[in-house]
Amino acid sequence: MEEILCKDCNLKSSATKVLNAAELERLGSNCVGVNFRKGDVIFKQGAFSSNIIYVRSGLVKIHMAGPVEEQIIKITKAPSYLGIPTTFGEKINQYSATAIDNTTVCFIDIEVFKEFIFLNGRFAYEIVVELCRNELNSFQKCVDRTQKHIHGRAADALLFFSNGVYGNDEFTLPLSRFELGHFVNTSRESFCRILSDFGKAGIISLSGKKIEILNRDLLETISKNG
Amino acid sequence: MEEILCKDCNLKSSATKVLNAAELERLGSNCVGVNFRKGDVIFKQGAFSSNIIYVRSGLVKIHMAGPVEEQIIKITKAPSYLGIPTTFGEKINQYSATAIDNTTVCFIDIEVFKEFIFLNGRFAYEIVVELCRNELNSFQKCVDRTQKHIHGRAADALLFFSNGVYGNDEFTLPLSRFELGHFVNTSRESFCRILSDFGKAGIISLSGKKIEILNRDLLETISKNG
DNA sequence: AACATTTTGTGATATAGATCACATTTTGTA
DNA sequence: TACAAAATGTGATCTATATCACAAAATGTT
Repeated sequence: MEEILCKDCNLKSSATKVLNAAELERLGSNCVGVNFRKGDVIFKQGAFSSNIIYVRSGLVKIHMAGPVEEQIIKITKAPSYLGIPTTFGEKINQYSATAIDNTTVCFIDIEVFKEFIFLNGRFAYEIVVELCRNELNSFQKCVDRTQKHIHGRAADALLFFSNGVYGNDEFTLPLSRFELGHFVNTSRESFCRILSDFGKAGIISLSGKKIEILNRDLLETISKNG
Repeated sequence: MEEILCKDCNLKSSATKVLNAAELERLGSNCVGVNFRKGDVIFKQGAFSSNIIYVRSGLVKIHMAGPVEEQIIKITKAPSYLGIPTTFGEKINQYSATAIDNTTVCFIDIEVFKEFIFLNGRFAYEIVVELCRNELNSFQKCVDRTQKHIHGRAADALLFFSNGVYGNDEFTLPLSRFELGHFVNTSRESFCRILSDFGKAGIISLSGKKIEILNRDLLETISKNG
């Protein structure tokens, strides 16, 4: 990738926005930018973690081997940090991260990151806020995953891509049906069926991975009650 | 409760252990200790959150209204912080906390807590580490909850109480069958049945809420494969 | 102690969604 | 362009677990 110095980066996280010139300089010399293409593994569960990863642009899935099968825990759009928990909490990655679209990522040396937390309270605060948001989201998501029926969970997923990722009623799904199944805790087959159902009901139109939401109200109702 | 000054508290969190005398003094004057009895609500989902809560001693359940029913997200033993995410991430509690055993709690003014994060890097670091651990645990737990069969989840719960809470093969369940069901995403009836099954198989002996684990190996196998 | 209330155990039944099975379509590649 | 491999759609079963229903036990209350 073309080298961009951290101080000139126009895709700073809310935490790095708070760093002063000297700190940005230090960050710049302990931070490597890398491009990943759709499908590339960014880091792998079980490997040693020695970096904090900042997703500057792109889309990433966080996935984890469960007792039965691989599960997609969440999908994260830039900008966001990855692997803070896995790096601070454990020496070894507790989950994997894979690009599901072209993605630019900065590997930040953990020691420098720690240094900023120790020395720059505003930075530390921003990190704490991000971690808190994540925790709330994961609670919410877990409850939805275990209580909603498939139709509701599938509706959630479609609304997530539409609102949370692409900001559009029309978009191209970044995952296969198989992965989509694992994203909402179902089988590939069931997810296919739901998409058909939604298609037949006129809630979406779909051809291959291209989807358009035609009846958002109904989709939201299904998300709530389903 | 008998007033204990923070500086004399022998149940400090790893974060507060890092505070200096002046900071402990400041904490002491912005921190209220309260006793809760089994069943008492500590804070409620939907209410304003203006305090960080430190559980000095006791046992607490974190629960949340799902789309269908109330769910117990996790059970937390002292020492630990509650409501950091709910306080930093949102103005309003995203979940409830209820004592499930006699519990002592310190309400800490959020502004003072923020101040420590801003001014004491070591404190901030300890908080970040705690939040990271929580996030990893909740990922793991969510995957287990959605992939394991009931028997596995029930085994998990029993092992959690035995290892994680009481440190003993024999203990008294702190929850009703109904609540235990909600802790492992099943119905009361199913949880009852599992307990009977385990009893018949000689894995546990139970009378009322008293449980003894007789065959830990088998229970662990069920936890893994179930 | 006697009664009302809540909690618990367990059989019978219903069902959401998994799994199996196979045809069809799409994608990548020689 | 043609062929192999992968992804997708959909019907037919199968099954884990929820739900219903009711009896028994435990707990709290006057």
